Amino acid sequence: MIPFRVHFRPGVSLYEQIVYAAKKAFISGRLRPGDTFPSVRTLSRELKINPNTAHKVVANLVSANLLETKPGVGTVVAVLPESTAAERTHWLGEEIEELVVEAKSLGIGLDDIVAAVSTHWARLSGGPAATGRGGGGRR
Amino acid sequence: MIPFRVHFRPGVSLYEQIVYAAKKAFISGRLRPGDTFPSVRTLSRELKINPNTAHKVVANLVSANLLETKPGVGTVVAVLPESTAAERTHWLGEEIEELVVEAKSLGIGLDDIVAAVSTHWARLSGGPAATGRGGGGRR
Amino acid sequence: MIPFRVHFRPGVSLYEQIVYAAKKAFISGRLRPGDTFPSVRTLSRELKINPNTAHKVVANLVSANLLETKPGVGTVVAVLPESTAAERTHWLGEEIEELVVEAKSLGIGLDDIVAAVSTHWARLSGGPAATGRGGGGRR
Amino acid sequence: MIPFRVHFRPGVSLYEQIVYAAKKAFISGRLRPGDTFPSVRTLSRELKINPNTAHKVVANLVSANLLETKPGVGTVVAVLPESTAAERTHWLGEEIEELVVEAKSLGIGLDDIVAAVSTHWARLSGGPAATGRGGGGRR
DNA sequence: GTGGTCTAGACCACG
DNA sequence: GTGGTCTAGACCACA
Repeated sequence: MIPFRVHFRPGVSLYEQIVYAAKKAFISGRLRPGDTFPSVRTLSRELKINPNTAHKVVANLVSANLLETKPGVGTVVAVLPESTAAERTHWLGEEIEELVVEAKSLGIGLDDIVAAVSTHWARLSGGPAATGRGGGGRR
Repeated sequence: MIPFRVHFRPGVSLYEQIVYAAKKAFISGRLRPGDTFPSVRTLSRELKINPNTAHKVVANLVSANLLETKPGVGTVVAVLPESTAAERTHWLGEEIEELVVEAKSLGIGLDDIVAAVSTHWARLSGGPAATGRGGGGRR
Repeated sequence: MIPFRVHFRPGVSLYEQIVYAAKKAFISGRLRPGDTFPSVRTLSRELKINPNTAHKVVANLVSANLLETKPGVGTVVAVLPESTAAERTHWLGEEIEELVVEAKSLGIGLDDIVAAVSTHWARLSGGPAATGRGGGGRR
Repeated sequence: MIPFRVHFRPGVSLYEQIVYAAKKAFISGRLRPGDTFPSVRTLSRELKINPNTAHKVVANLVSANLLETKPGVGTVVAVLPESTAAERTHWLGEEIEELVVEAKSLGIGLDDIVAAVSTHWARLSGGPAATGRGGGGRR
């Protein structure tokens, strides 16, 4: 069985949506380091997509260092890499500016954003337990 | 002269990047309600882009209610719409979940995000003008 | 015309060999930042490979930050990223240990390696000019 | 007990990694000429790998002239072959060009490479034993 | 014209 | 069984 569900939306590429769903499964703790990830053929069968598309999903997650492939065996969930402060800052600079621009152009306030981020953060941590405070200690 | 500059990035469509640059000009106060927006021809010439692309930019901003077309006159900057609570909630749900998912999968903490959002928010409010709501609050 | 040549060897994947040939063209100065890279279709036609394979080559070089794609236009050669000392050290640790292990198991001496590295370095710098000393100043 | 340890990495075939670990044991002097090498069955059991894979490892090392099979006795470590100038030249031409190409495409300097090679060379010569040639000279 | 995605099916190495 | 590569051909968005 596939450890995550995908609600396909039109306009976004198939493989991106599946990658996204898998990432959600990772961070919510439904897929933990060491767990085996569904094989390309299984993904293909269960999600009713072409094997190549399924392969693209796996390749994508592997190159994002979220999966490790063991030749002839399969793929397993990798441990989260220790991100450096520099990497975090770089990524945050990229992505968050866009968020803020979009929000401001829609008349949304800072408070709304912060509240929403916190809410989603808690929700995606897989219930009451997990990284409640935010994992900011990861330095 | 074009009231904004575009730093072209790879991997994103041209018109999206220009739309994005225009939005930044709006929220930073460089383009105020009532100002005239460059015509399709001007955009095309100044940014050295295909007229079709320029047209797409304007059409996009109009449909986002950031520009108004005044027949026989041109397009002018519209007043920023007061977003309803429903709209805010909807948009925040869409966009921010993605942000949080990506951040968590990269090992970035809640604190880092909130700090970065606040920083960019302040920076993008450059001029005295800005958006209707927000900008105060937390941190 | 393709700005590099590929001598196909059996046992190594097609796309890897082409990627490798392209990298050689980059570092030898035959392809300089800003130059347009052959389109997927051109590569496919000239090298007599499937368009998908050609696409894989381009995608690979893009994700290695050696090419930039301009939607609807094509791909151009990107500027070499400023590598940090940490990145260099990491990569050197990975790759060079393997080199040394293999060399020692074959009874090859340190002197031979250093000499060979220097020779190839000079040769790949595209003649007498270019990064003769080694570019070690890039810090 | 197995005279070497394997840190499995993703993306490389199992047997290649084990062969590599064995080579490191040879050159570091942990396995000296005449020592008995673990049997296929032992390798299979201790490393929890498929017997076929273990067999492939031994066959690989034998064909590289690093092991000798003594019928009825087992496999023992062979003396390191004195490499001929021709062999050295050939191998250096193959392997080092790749190294240099990758390094240059990453913006790594000649100095960095030479320094790293020397460091690893010294580290891998851990024991008093080592290879026949080299190890002295430059830097 | 360009690159990007998806499907379909074949072959190979690995375990 | 697993993942990886290659071919073949179709459709789309972008400029």
